[in-house]
Amino acid sequence: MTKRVKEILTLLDEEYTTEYKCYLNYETPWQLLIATILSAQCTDERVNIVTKDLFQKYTTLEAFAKADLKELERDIHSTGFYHNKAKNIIACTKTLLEKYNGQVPQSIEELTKLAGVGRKTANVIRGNIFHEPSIVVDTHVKRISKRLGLAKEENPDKIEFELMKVLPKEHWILYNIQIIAFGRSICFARSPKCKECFLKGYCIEYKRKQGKK
DNA sequence: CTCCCGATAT
DNA sequence: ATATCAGGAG
Repeated sequence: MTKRVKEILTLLDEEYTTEYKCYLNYETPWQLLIATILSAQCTDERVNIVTKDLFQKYTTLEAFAKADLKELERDIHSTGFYHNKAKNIIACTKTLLEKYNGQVPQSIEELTKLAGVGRKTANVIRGNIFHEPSIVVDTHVKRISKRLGLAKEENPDKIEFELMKVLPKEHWILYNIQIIAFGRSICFARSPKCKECFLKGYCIEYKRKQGKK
């Protein structure tokens, strides 16, 4: 690990001292899987509002697998993209029951074969359920990793591999949590609060903007 | 590269 | 009324 990366990680650790915790509420592995499918293009807060009722109504994997499509669409409506998500949840839970004995698989390959599960969702499962070092590249991680010069690619899958090369494994899971906190409070997509940013000294974007003045 | 979509802030 | 939020599939 380079000195630069080490300093960035140290500053993140100092700023975000809280225990590692997933922002999505869940009790079982399959609940996290469904919550994460719902979280596509939707805030975690919104997903938690929906899953609070959803997991009380559908208490088992079987209940989701044989859910009525239209009814499930209504139940998850406020998370957006509800046609796709409802269809995916039913297909996904059916696969879980038919092929995996009701268990959530562990490998990226198997996870990403599930309906509605891409690399981001698969890595959320691997990190939280199986405690496998994995880097979740969501919109915050993508934007901020680029600004910090830790990644250059556009494709999230490629960024994941760039980050795997540059970040030590012990930080992989935590990195996503810290970056999300950072992205939601300081490093916004449009108008980041650079003046009060504790990482501006490491920011490519900030230097570029300074150079223009 | 396009389509899928609602909620909240401004 | 419009901008912003924030992944996966075909």
